[in-house]
Amino acid sequence: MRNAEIAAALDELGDLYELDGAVVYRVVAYRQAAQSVRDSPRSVEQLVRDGRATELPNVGKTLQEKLSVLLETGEIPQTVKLREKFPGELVRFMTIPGLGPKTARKIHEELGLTTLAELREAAAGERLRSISGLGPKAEQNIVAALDRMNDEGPRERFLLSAVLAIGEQIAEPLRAHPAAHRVEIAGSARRMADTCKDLDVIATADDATALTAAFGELEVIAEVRSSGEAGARGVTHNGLAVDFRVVEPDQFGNVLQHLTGSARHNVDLREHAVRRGLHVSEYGVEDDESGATHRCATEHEVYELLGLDYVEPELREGRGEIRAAIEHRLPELVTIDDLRGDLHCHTTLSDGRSTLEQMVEAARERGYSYLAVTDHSSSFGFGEDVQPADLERRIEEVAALNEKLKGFRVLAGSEVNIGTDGSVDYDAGVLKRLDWVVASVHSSFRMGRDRMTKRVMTAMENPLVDVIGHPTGRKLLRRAPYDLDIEQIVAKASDTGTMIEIDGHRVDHRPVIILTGTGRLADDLARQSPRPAGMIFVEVGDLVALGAAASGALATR
DNA sequence: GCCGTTTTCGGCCCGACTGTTTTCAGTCG
Repeated sequence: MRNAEIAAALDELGDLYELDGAVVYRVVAYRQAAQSVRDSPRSVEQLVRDGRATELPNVGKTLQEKLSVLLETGEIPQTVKLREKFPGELVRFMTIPGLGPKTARKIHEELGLTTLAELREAAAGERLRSISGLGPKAEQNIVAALDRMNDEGPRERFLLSAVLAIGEQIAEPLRAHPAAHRVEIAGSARRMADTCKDLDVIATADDATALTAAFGELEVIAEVRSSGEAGARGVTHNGLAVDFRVVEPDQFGNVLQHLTGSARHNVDLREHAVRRGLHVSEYGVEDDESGATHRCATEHEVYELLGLDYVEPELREGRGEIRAAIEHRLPELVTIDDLRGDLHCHTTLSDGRSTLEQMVEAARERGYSYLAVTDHSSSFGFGEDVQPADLERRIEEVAALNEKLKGFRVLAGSEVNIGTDGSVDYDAGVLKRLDWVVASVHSSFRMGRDRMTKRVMTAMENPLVDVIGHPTGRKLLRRAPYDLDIEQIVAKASDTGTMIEIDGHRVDHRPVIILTGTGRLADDLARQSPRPAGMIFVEVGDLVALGAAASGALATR
């Protein structure tokens, strides 16, 4: 069973327990355990079989046993039992905004409803108001929510790149406004989450009303849905909801911390605070002993008051970063300034939009010291294939260009296709003449986990392949990753010295993920042989993997 | 159901909003 399936089983049982009226802490425990499983870079099935699932955060003896039964029999007995008690779509009642477990259960017990269609009918027929606590308004909301769910499907999310671009179109003009002091993006966009459902912007100002009005008049804001003295909620032309708030300067740090989240991070942070006799809210940090509330102008003050190292927003996902902050072992994030070059780009030779010279010029402008040009190969298709003779010419162009360039190196490369049998689509003779070979899967995505894993591993065994391109094939919001065993791929990478690409364009992995200790890009890839030890790029979207990588566990595997 | 520089048992964030109530339970972020 894949981690995602095990996590789904835990989530389902958590939902059922919630309906059954279990104490919320038990329900929360199941959700946290599900998240831990989902986040784990290791095979949870294997951990369970080894009796070591308790090594995962929020998984204890009870869940180790339940998961063990799940793997043996395909079911958790409690789940089967509760499904009978709460049949049909009862669990889905709780997905309707405003409907929680208590109300859903009451509706089931008093009216015997089990499907969403029955629920809608009862609400439209004004039969829900017979239940105490429900009235006309609730009936209206339920009908509206169900109709919306039918029309629109699940809530739309937006790519981080789109949200950040919109964020700048909001923050920049507001920063220039005479009434503004600080304007910052908060929320999931500030955490660099790969997709966001809305955007939070907070500000300090001399005149909150004036700045709020200016927000409503921005070109990107299509409509203001609600507005007050110190903030407004608007929607952009492409449907992104934007919350804008103006706050007091001496609370800016508290509010920025609160709104940046994540929810899980804030819960962990506040639990840590309570253990120290402190209470954290968006308004300040209250001290039990003195009764005083400390207001913080900066986030650094918030974390310092709690005895924590400053946690970068990218790490605030509730994956163990509070503990790491206590123990002074938070990772150091790589920044744009750390990047020395780019090892995957396309030009007009295949499907790129710029010429070789333009790409090199752009790379130099960014302060890079190298660039590998890796156009598609001979079987790419779409009329953009690069036949061996074309590639030969490209190699000569690159050599000529390098003659002229000082302090910069262009690497002649290619992005070759990995065939279903793991072979690549240029002869060894051609590949040998290249400085840099990226091998990627571009076809037959649905061949299944075992065959796909074998296919990619076969390509990794090819000594002429330097790196596997976009190893999961995922396109955020557009295409699910193809099924392959990333753990085996990473282990293979260690054996063969093949690198694994971190693709910030299609985003196989979170873009902000590496830390010191895993080895950075070498200063000069021209001196790439022998490759520096530890220069393995691993899929690390979470602190568990980061921690392991920092201690060398992954780098030496 | 998890977990421990207060605890192996008894805790487990914080505040706002909504709709239904006559003072608050349930839900949400």
